[in-house]
This record gives sequence, structure tokens and C-alpha cells, in this order.
Amino acid sequence: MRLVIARCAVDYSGRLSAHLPLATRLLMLKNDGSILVHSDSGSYKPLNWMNPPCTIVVEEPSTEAAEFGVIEVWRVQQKKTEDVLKVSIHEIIADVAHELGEDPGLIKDGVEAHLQVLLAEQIELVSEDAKLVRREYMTAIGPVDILARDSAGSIAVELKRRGDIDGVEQLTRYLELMNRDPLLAPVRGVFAAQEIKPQARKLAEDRGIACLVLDYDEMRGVDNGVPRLF
Amino acid sequence: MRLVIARCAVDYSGRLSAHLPLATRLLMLKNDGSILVHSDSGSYKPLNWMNPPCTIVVEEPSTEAAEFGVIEVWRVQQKKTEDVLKVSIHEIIADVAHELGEDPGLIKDGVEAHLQVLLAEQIELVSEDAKLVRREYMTAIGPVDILARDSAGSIAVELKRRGDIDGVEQLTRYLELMNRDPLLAPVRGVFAAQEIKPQARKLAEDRGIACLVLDYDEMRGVDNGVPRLF
DNA sequence: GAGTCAATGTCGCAG
DNA sequence: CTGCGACGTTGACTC
Repeated sequence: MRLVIARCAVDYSGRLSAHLPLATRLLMLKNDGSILVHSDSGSYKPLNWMNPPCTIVVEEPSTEAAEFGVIEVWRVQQKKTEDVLKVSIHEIIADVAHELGEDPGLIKDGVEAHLQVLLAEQIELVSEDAKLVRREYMTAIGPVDILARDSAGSIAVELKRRGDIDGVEQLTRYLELMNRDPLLAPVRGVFAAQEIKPQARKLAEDRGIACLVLDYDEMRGVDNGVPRLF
Repeated sequence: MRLVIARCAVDYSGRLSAHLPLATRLLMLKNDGSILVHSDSGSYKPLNWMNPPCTIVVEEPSTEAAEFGVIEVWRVQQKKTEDVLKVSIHEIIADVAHELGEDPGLIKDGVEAHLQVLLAEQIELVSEDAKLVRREYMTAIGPVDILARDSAGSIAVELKRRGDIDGVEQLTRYLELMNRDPLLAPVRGVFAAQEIKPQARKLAEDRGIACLVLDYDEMRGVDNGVPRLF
């Protein structure tokens, strides 16, 4: 990895056009050829970037550009698309390189997949006498998170960490399809999430879809086999 | 901005839990207190990060950690949430700081907003005798990108760069609402995008919504006042 | 490769 | 501040 602190201007042309006026920034050149342009604030997203695979060519500035103080132009070209990033270097303040080696990568834990496992195990939260049919029940338009069945019929559960309007639409499409299947019908919907937005709740209830707010910590507690006294 | 190359392990605990095993990485400490952990590959997203506002406290390692070779622990705490990032430093290979100053920020150009202006000007692409009513026509559930009117009634246009199934759902909700308004009804829908996914097209046509594929370059050409010959 | 869905999404704007 | 939609979304996974 090469780290360059430079006064530079940047132009991106591709899915949109964007321009960064002259300022001092960090240019991060990764081993895979990608480049990130970072400022000293903002979040993790760079001001501008090019992701691999791409090639970097160092060019002489045009006479006109040189008059404005450009000493070098880096042309970064995406290999598969037309995207181009042009970095006009006015001054290089620092330039260091370090060998980092392969990264073992991130180990994640505790996402929606886990919630799905927990709810499948505690399916009685959906309906008192519900029995799990299966998780990731496949349909023609995609997998339903959880399919269960109780005395009243089938139950399709759509699970989200944050329950948004999109999730309700998704579940509605599943229900429409599944209710045409005589082996499953009648299918009712349950929209389950750690947090359900008011608008999503309203849309769900308008469509006769039940909402279920999940407490992740509590569900994990039950899952741990630790009995609750109260 | 401070740049540290270090052999380190990282643990994140917050909306999820994540762990990075010991490896050599770049730690970018921005002036606003945020920190990014980058490896030498991958895209612009860091392996791990904490966004501002947050505080960094340098701690002595526990006896146990010290035995594993940890010389320093950085505890990065989000100020508003419970999110914590713990960086266990085993070795600092480089450590430099540079003053970058405020960044003037990115100037964007050529996104959906521009497409909307162009289509409003070239509303005859939607229907031969259409007249623009207005862009961003406000309804109870949000703004319709373009509202037009022709001899057959009103036309609601939903505009996307990439026409996906979500956009069709969105337009469907608008149409349902607007058709209840006797001043507007009948309202038909037009789903316009630079590219329309097959599934979105199918859903739209099932619902009687017309699809319109837009050629950005051509529309821009017309807009420039450059007359086209045939 | 195309389609689908999640994301520690992030970002920006309007109400 | 919250809601809501766009994003050069990116990324992971399935078919």
C-alpha cells in the first residue's frame, strides 16, 4: 500500500461526473490497483475512488494545466467500464509505501441470519400453536424467511432488522403468490423485526399483516438455555 | 490526519459483533475523531471503522493480553450509541500525521435530478400530446417525479436510473392514491429509466404501467439545442 | 453473469 | 430531529 499526501484536484467521469477542487488530501493506493481519495473528515466513504480492476497511468500535464501548477496527472481507468478518475497533482507532501500482506478478513456475528434461527426455534412467538415448516422456504419469486403452520393455516414470516415499507411490499408479493397455491392456502403474513417503522406498520395492518416486534437480547437469552425466573 | 501502520487485531461491538484477527493494517485517524481500518485490498469500504462523533482512549493491555504481545489497546467509543471498537496493537510499524485542512467538498453532476429536468422538457417522449403539469408533484405519500396531462387524462411518471421492481411498487402506490382524486383521475403510469430490469418490466406491464427506456446522451444532445437531422 | 436481498449501509433533503 | 429515497450504492449468495 502506498500512501500519498498531496495537494490535488480530482475529476471522476463514469456513472456520473464529479469534481474535487484543489485541496490537500490523502491518496491511498492499494495493492490491487484501486485508489481512494480521503479528506480529514466525513465518514468511511472516500470523497472519490476507483475500485479494482483498474490501471493507473502517470502522465505529463498539458501545457495549460502546467501553468496552473499541475506537476503530474494520474489517469485511473476501470478495466471493465468506461469509468475514469483523473488526479491532478499540484504538490506531493508525503509519499510512503508499506507491505501489508494478505488480510485474514472480517468475522461477523449476530446479523439477520441469527435472528432467523432464533425465531425459527421460538416459533410460538408467531402463533401459540405454530409449528415450523421450514426456514428459507423457496417460492418462484424468492425465499420466504420462515414458513410455519398452525390450526388456522399457513403463516409466512418476513424478517427484518429494521421493518421498513419495502419489507411489507416484499411479504405482500409472497402472500399473493402463495395464496394461489391450494396446498398452502390460506396463508397469512407476519412481519417481524427488531424495530418497525410507523408507516410500515400502518401499511402492514391495512393489508391484514400482523406485526411482531422482536427483542434480540431476550430471544438470545432464551436460546442460551438460561431459564427465566420471573 | 494520523496514519498508523500496525500489526493489530480489532473487535467491534455494536449493531453486530465482528472480529479481525492479527494482521498488518492501516489505521486512519481523522481529525473529527473517527477511525478507519483498511487492508491492502477490497474496495473503498474499510474492514472496520467508527464514525464521528467518537472518542479514542489509549489503554494499557491486560496482563493476559500483554502475554499475547499486545502493547497498547485503543478503545474507540461512539458518543451517541453503545458501539465500541477495540484495537489491540501488537506492533507499530509507522506513525505519521499531516494537517490536511477543511475540504471544499465534492461537486456532483449528472444524476437523476438532471434526467428529471430533461424529461420534463421533452415530455412528448411520454405521450405525443402530453403537457407538463409539474415536477416533484406532491402527494400525501411523497412526491411523484413528474405529473403530466394529455387528452386521455393524467400521467404519473416515476423516474429511475435503473428501473427495478421497487420503483414499480412505488409508482403503483402513487397511482392507487391519485386515482382516488377526482380532479386527477384517470391517472395512468409511466415507468421511465435508463435501463429497465426484465422483472420490473414484467411487473409494470402486468399492472398496465407503460415502460419507457431513456437515452441520456441523446436527451442531453437535444437539450443542448443541437438540432438532430432525421 | 443476472437477479435478489442485506448493510454497523451512508448521504442528503424535506417536513 | 425523523422519515424517506438515492447511491458511482457495495457485497454476499443463488440460480
